[in-house]
Order: sequence, then structure tokens, then C-alpha cells
Amino acid sequence: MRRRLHRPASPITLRIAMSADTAARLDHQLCFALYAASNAMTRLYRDRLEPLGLTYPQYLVMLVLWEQDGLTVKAIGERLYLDSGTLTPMLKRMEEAGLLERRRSRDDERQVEIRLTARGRALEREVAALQRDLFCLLPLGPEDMARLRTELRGLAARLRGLDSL
Amino acid sequence: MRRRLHRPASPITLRIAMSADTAARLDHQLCFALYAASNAMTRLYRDRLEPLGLTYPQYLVMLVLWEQDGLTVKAIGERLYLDSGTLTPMLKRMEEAGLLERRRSRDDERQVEIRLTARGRALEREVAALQRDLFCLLPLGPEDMARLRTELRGLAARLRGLDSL
DNA sequence: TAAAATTAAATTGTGAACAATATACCTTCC
DNA sequence: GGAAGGTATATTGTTCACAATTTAATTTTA
Repeated sequence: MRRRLHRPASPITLRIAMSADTAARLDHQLCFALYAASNAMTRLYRDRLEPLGLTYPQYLVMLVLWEQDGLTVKAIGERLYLDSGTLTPMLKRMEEAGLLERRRSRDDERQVEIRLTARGRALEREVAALQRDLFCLLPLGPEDMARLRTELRGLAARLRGLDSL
Repeated sequence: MRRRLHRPASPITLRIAMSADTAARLDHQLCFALYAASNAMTRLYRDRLEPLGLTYPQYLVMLVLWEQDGLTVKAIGERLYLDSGTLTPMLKRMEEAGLLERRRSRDDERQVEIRLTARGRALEREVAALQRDLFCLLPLGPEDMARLRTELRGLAARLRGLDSL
């Protein structure tokens, strides 16, 4: 019996032993690193977006619309990977705030087209200043940032692929 | 006038030009890559945790408590970077579900100590199986995963540092 | 030691995020 | 052209995430 304890473990045994010992630990989880970093990033933006009257997810919607105005709810959702249950109330709040307008498409009345107001368009300049500030504050060089961004986008794409399995 | 257009830009001019042209674009934002990846990861866990009666944030709380039982709400919050406004209702739901118990500390009655029930402790085995499944599914080798995790933890720590600025 | 300051949870209110469902509209195909 | 099937958005209900405030308990300090 004692000899078994000293026998070198096979790769498979080793893998299982590692899992049992360490898999559950919070700090070994990629998912938690991702979760905590995302929360921290959102918090950083929150304070800086608040004077502009934007929440962080609303800021993402504005980024989409500044790139291309007049998109449907569905198109915005495809860009941000969010569904109508998230976007509909959010877009209504943004309409209330005078940032955009929602209008049923004439061609297809199922669709709702989102168009920026002058005020929504004007906000782009203020946000650009904020982005420059944050870019300088961020503790990453442009290359590291680009690499990490690419890595995360790849990961997210593959995670989305797994979702259907 | 025309000559200026052809003059090679200084590094600073270049940086500013890049910001104006591209900074606003969604796909250039590290924050969005992080946000989208975190959402995708949470979605992946959601479906697999649902049969165990856990949400993703509840799963994180369980990871903390499996490491060390009997922590206060504050201690759990420090581990997960969440505040009492998030944790209090969540822990109440978990108590309802029979996963843990909440009890005022005898030493300091401001504090509430969280202790796993037998059921809560038993869940660790089922979660370990789930973790092994996901580990195999994840489109990353162990080294890449460790590197990305370390990078994200460093980023999060530095973002938290900036928060006070 | 009594008042002031600090701390830990809880509470309240807002805004995501999403599942499940409903509703209205469009397209197809017989 | 009309039923069947699919699509786009909206709605409802649950669960985070957090700011701001409240309550109760502890610690500090005057």
C-alpha cells in the first residue's frame, strides 16, 4: 500500500489530482479574473461617464451609433451581443434623456430604427476627450493593449461558439 | 499649405490623429473586449450551473466559502470585490435555497457570519465535475489560460488603483 | 466615561442582463 | 389569397451591481 504513494503519477492521475486540489480555488479561475477585471473597468468608466449622463452600457450603444447611425435594435444587439430584453428599456431611457430617437421602420414595421439626436451626436467630442484621458491613465502600452484586446475577442468568439453545445 | 499634408507626422501628431480617427470605434476598445468576453463566459456558466441551482455570482460565493467557511459578509466582499448591497440579498437567496446560513457574530454584532450547510458543502463535488468539463471545452491550453488570467488580475488590480484618482 | 467618529450590514432606488413569453408583422408555399 | 412558419421588438419577472442612505454596534478621543 505504501508503495503506491511513492509511485510517480501518470499524466492523467496528475491532471485529476491537480483538479481536485486547485480547480475550485477562486484565484485559479479564468472566469473570475475576467469577471473582476470587467467589473473594475466598468467602475472606472462609470465615474467618468456620469457627468456626461451616460452609463457604461449606454456608452457602448453610443459607440455603435457614432460608427453607424440609423441601425435597428437587432443590429445594435448583434454588435454588442445583447438582446432586446436588455436593449429595449435601455434605448427608451436614452430616448428620455434626449440622446436618440426610436422610430418604427416604414419598410418593415417589426423593426425599430434608432437615430441619434443632435445632442447625441454632439456628445462624441466630450467622449473623445474622456477616452484620451483614460488611454493615458491605463496601465498598458498600446501594444500590450492591442494584444490583450485581440486575445479577449478571440476567447469571446470561441465561448460564444461553445454556448450552443 | 499643401506641403503640410505631405510632411511626415511627428509621433505626437500621429497619436492624436489616431485617437480622433479610431479611438471611438467599438472594436478598438479594450473595455468592450473585456465586457463582451465576461458576458460570454457568464452565459457559458449559466446554463451549466442552472441544474445545480446556482447563478454565476452565487457560484463565486461558493468558491470563496469552500476555500474558507465562516467568513463575514465583508470578507466575502473583499474577496470578490462586491459590496453589501450586492451580497446581502444574494446571500439571503442562497440561505433560502438551503446552501448556507447567516448568523450575527457573537464577538461583534455588526458582523454577519456565513456558514455552509451540508448541502452547500456537498455541492462542491458536482461543481468540480462541471469545472473539469469546462476546462476541457475551453479553447485555451493551461499555459495560455494561466498567462491570460495573470494578465487580467494585474490589469484589474491596477484599474482598482486608478479608481481612487 | 460620554460624545464623536468609524465600521458592518441592511435598505432603497436605478439600471443592466437575460429567460420566457407575447404581439405584431412579414414571408412562404400550397 | 390564406394558413403556417419565421422574425423583430416588447413585456414580465428574476437576479445582479452599485450609489446613497440608514441603523446598529464598536472604537476613539476629549
